Amino acid sequence: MAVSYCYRYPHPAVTTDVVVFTIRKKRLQLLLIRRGGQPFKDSWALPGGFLEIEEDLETCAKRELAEETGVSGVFLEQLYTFGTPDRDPRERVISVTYYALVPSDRLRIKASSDAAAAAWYPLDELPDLAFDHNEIIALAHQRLVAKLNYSTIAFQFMPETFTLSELQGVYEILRNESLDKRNFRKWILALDQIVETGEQRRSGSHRPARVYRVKHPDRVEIIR
Amino acid sequence: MAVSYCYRYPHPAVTTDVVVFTIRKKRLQLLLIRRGGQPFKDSWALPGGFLEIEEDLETCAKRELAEETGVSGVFLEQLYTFGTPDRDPRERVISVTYYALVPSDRLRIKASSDAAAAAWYPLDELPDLAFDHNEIIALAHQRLVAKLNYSTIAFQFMPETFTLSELQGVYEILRNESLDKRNFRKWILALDQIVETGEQRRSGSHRPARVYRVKHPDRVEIIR
DNA sequence: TCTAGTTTTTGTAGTAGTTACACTTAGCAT
DNA sequence: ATGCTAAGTGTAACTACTACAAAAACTAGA
Repeated sequence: MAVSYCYRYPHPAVTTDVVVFTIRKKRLQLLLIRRGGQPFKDSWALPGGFLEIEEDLETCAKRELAEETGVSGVFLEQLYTFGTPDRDPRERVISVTYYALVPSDRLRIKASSDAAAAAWYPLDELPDLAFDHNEIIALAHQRLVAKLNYSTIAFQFMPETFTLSELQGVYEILRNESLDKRNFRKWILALDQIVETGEQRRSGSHRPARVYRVKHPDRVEIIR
Repeated sequence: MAVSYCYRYPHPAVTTDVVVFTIRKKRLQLLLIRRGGQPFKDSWALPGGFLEIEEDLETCAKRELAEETGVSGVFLEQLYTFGTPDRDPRERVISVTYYALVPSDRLRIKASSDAAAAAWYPLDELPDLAFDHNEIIALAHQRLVAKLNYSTIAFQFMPETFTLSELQGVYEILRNESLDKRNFRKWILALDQIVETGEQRRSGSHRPARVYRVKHPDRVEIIR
């Protein structure tokens, strides 16, 4: 395995890194791994890793995510490509970054081979991360918040069925402000992107809530 | 110069490609070069080229653009990173793409060393391009049109001073529809992003027009 | 100098969309 | 039955956007 690959001109390495958001305990949280090797050994970092030579970029992102954290089958979108010359001390590394949204009910992490550990961290309690990963997260968060206003991206956080109050709660956490219940319902129903299942959900000593589901759970629609 | 650069694992090559838009002869046009070498020799393609090993991504995009077309000092923004395994027949190539907007008065092209020729093509009369460049352009155009609605990106097409009719013309070309003059003026002035210079422009046997300039020509503001 | 032709400049009324705001209903627990 | 809790619902004010036409300023030519 001491083969080496040679080129006429120097080539950078290419990696993918993924910012995985979820909503957990009423907070926006994201998935970090503890690095098992150098550099930044034992630091927290985004899941990600080197691109294989015949592998598509998005495939790489999904593979690394699954390998390091056990998370799969999520909404994934390319974010930005970071390539400052000194962002990795080993060699020149170009990182193509993605962000992903995971429904709150499907976040079984299994820490795995490549990473010493994987854990959820609230966005506002992040540790110092390896490389430029804090910067990557800042950009991902900015993009997520921007997309709230003109797409159905928030639905990606929802389980298969949910109540309007639960959905409103998600928007309130993401927007970090409380919303008027009547106006929220008028707005969200007018989008014509969710439908009643006909079922009800009882959860305490009060009136049961109607249950809804997303019409097209697999795609993010552009609204307005 | 038969040095070779060797790595323990295979590395892809990294390039940047730039989609340069301008408005010329009342049409949205973009800058293409004719390839001087293989593959796709003599095909038209986007300006761009290989990343140098200690060079920032955006620097690379600007350098290649200047070298191949003589265009410099323009608004440049990262678009997307393309990396399908077989997009280049020579080797695995990851292309970090940018798009740029050039004011209509500053589009002196000088074809140069690296490219056999450079020329403006109307967006709706593009030839078949090398690699996946038609796809890159489609995405860039989509992004440009989307940004019209929530940013001042269109100002990047304007010369230092201009009249409201000229500005409206640019929006009409980009949006491909005619706009109401009174509504356009109300809207554009309410943005508070352009100011009168106090001068007038006479250009024919009719009432002279007031001249305006952009308040912050160097940045693209997010509006609404 | 008067007239015709051309482009710039300006306002208002109607419509649609967004915001602010409070009480009734249904179920559970005592 | 009563009290507690969260779910569910309508209206009025305001704001933003759309549709639409006439007067003003200048030039060229009669």
